[in-house]
Amino acid sequence: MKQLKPVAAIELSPRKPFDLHKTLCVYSFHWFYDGVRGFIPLFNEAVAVVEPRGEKVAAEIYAPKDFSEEAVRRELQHVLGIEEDLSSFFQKAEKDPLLRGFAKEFVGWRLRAQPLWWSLVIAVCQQNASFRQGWKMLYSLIEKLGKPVRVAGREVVLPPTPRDLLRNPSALSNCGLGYRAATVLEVAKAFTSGSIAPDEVGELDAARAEEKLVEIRGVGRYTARLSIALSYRKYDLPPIDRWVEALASQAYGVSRREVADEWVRRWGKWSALAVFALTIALDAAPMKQALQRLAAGEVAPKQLDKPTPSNMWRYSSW
DNA sequence: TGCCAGGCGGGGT
DNA sequence: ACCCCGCATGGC
Repeated sequence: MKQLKPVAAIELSPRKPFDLHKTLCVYSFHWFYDGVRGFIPLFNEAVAVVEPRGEKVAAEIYAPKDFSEEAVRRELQHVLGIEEDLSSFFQKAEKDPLLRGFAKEFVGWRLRAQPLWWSLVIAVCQQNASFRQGWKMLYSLIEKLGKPVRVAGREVVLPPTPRDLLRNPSALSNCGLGYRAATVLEVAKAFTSGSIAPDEVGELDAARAEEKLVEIRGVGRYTARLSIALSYRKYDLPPIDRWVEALASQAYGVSRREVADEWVRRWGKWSALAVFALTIALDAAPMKQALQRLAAGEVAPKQLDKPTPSNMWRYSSW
């Protein structure tokens, strides 16, 4: 297993309030968070090991090759949303029937951003599948096709790249993706052929980025929008699926067809972030349970003895 | 055991 | 602009 060497130590000063634990624990596998330190894959097979240092975040950078401290700092700031100001989002959330529980418990949380390629894979794995099933696919993808490296005495797995998957498409079909495997390969091809360039997509506004991404066969509006939020921290366009549609319809008292408009009316530039937060608030429970919890007013994350968005980092098998 | 699940595309009307 | 269906896989 390749061992990465420490090449730099940097310190980040987040906009307050900031809670590194909450930021790292959400939707993390055990390879990437141990309860104290976060292990964050970065560009060019670098890894940042981050931990709290008072009000700041200390980061040790590990890298196998050429490396620019300034570029790594920028990337890490983006990944952790170090300068993002969520105060107006939380103000809205406090008064919202879906997110008031989240607002109370997740002060200081930021979404952890992902590279566009991996965001798309994540989103594709949520298509027409339960949370549990989708994340099992991803777990399997990383476990079987990721590249393990040794960082700070610990094994971290770098998620597979488009080339990794194209090199061995049959391995992909053993990861339980079903027909989604074909879409993942389409995405991989779009990246290796250059028809999707992450930096260029990042220059576009959310609507134009969506138009670009839905050119990929198997990528629709839900997948595109979720990816744009995860990769670029652009939250204008909500990835509304059947689950959100049902919950919002009940909570806001509008018909299902009106949900998308109503969601944007209420959440504005925070629309996608609110969708993401809702999955945390209701522990990504399957539709029927989620609706029951909403009806009972149980809209804060619970301690459950099965994987949820906020505790899945504790699980080393699925 | 069948169903069905945080979509999607392709076919209808 | 709608509506409806099939689709791989795994969980209940």
